[in-house]
Amino acid sequence: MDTVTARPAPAAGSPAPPDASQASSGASPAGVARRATIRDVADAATVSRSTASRALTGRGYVAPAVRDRVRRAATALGYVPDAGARNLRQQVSRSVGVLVSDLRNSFYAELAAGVGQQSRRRGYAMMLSDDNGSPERELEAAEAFVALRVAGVVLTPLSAAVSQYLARHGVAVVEVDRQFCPGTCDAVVVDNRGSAERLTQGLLRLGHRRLALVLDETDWTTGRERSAGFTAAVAAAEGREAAVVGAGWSVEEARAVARELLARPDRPTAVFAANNVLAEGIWRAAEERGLRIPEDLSLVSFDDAAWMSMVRPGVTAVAQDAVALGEAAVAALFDRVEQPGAPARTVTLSSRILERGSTAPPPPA
Amino acid sequence: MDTVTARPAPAAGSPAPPDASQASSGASPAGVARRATIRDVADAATVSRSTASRALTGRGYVAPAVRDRVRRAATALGYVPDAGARNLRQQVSRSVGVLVSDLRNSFYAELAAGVGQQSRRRGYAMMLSDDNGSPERELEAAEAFVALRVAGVVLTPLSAAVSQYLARHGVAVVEVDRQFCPGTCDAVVVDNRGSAERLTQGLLRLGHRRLALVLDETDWTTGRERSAGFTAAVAAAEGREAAVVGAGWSVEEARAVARELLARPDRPTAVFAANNVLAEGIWRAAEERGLRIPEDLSLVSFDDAAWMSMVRPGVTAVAQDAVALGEAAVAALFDRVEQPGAPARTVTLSSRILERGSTAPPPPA
DNA sequence: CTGAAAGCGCTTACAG
DNA sequence: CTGAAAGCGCTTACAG
Repeated sequence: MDTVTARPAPAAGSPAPPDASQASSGASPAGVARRATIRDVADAATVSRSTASRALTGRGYVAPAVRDRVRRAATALGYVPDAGARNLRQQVSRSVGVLVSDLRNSFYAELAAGVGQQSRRRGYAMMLSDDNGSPERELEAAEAFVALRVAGVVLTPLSAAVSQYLARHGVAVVEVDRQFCPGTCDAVVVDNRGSAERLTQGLLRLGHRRLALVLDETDWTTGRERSAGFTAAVAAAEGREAAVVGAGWSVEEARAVARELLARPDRPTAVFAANNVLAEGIWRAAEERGLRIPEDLSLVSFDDAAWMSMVRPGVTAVAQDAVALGEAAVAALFDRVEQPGAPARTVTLSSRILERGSTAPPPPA
Repeated sequence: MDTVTARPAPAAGSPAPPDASQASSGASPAGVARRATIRDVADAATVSRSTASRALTGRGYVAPAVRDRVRRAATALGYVPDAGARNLRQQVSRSVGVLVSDLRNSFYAELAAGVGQQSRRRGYAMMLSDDNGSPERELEAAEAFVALRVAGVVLTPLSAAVSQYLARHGVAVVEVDRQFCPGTCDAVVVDNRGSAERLTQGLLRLGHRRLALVLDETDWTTGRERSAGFTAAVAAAEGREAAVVGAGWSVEEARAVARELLARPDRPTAVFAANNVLAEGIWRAAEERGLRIPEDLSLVSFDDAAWMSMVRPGVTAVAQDAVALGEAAVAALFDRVEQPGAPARTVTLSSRILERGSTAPPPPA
């Protein structure tokens, strides 16, 4: 008689099997069928909840015949275990958090795609937020991740604050793209300095003497390293002038800055855009002024984008494999979860330079 | 004496405040500090867990002085309530699931960005998956959402199966972009038929007599409606020939199909690409063959992409506001959660045609 | 081989 | 005004 213990009866007497064919009438027929719990499964199979749990998870012994009976009952009821309840009991998590700057930027979207792919492969769900460059939103998202008890977080950080916050709360953290906590957090980055240096050397070899680097920030490792690579390459050559120009975060801001830069009498003959957004702004400004690429102006970009292979000539760029970056970040995250005490690691991915025709010797003076 | 009931002692005697300054030594110093629970907060404030809960949630009465004491204790301990435990108890969910086809496609990435933005505004976290067009992955993701007990799911469906599965499990569903369950599920779409018709009429007015529509599928409302709009416009004119050509899902497949189409002696003088991926393939094939746009070939696209405003001439396109689509889907989702019994609704968003110069009268025969 | 009991971290009527 | 108790849906030693 234990199986008929009193409990609130479902609206229609007994819970309707969710996959019964009459379910086609919409989201909620009169009364909203309660979701099946393990208790419903146990009752249907006339076993205890303990046995039902053992049968369904496969942990602990249960007689084969009983196991089959329980599984059939679960299927018939459309039973899906509550992940939250399971995690609460087991004190483990099966989800990872991802926090990027802007999902509308293809770089971040691809990064998220890579993280999602690898997470799913390992049986983890992905929680995703973007912060639009706002530190407040970034922290809010981090708090949400802590509340959700994610196993770990992959993020493109805006400062050291959020990584530290997460680490303090016992959440594994991997910084991607840029790095604020070297030595403390794991990170996955590309070879910013080396790639920027090689890209710049290409311009120098063509004979450019007035070069400009347009970038959006120098507080992050991305800006600093790309700038360092550019500067080092220029310094190694002789008699070259190099300007480093700060632009904003949007295409329009970059366009305005480039418009001014390209209007100078001693305008640079080669411009290095520190990312795809800046490259777009510069490209548009050049076109607006009627400057031909590459005859009047050489343009290169750190970070590739779809349009760079469609305009004529295409734009020579450092191609970062953002999907691979996301995948590597997940790998690092799980390594960290398995080895919480291991020293922090920085993984550097190589990147390729795609020569496309947007560079040429400088125009005659 | 009640507050000192025996319980497993944390590694270091008393739980270290997570925001103590010595926390800088990394993710896990010797012993891994246990995460603070409401019990820790209650003990620190020498009140019961009930009172601590009331003080922190703001539900139910608690003396002002006590409330402050509890809140200070929570802050000092870096307490973040376990969302899973809270949801389990309250039987509510504070997250929404999003399931799109391919995060690397800017349309879906922007859609997800819109969903994330609106969800966060309402205090909900976003769980995100992509299925890469695979029905198996789509179902797996849906199962994960059910297990996670999300409040609702926004998805770009591959068939009717997953929406029905979710609805059966009591999860609110909103279909976006295309619609498989009209009358049963809510949906947010654009005016595919009308926009396609207007876009086609533009081509007809220029005098084109041989037109082609290149599309990837006709099983979805997107393909069907765009095709219907195209066909209706052509039929309304007189003495026009229209081909409807099926291409694959990738740029390369579209390029191969377009290569063949444009090599025909009676090649179309105007091509309508049913989405941005197809448009890219056609554009590349045209360039490869040395066909000038718009002198030799007029090209229009349903669905805008960044490159379409950068190539010369730009590509005339129907601009869908993917972010707005995602935002509207979240609005519909919450309406559904609040009114489970309301009749299913389809929201149609208007879309604009951006004239950019890729169309002209057909070349002389 | 199986079931009763305890407990994960919360919230919420209810008693005092 | 506050605390003890019950319970959300699970899993897991442990007793039999």
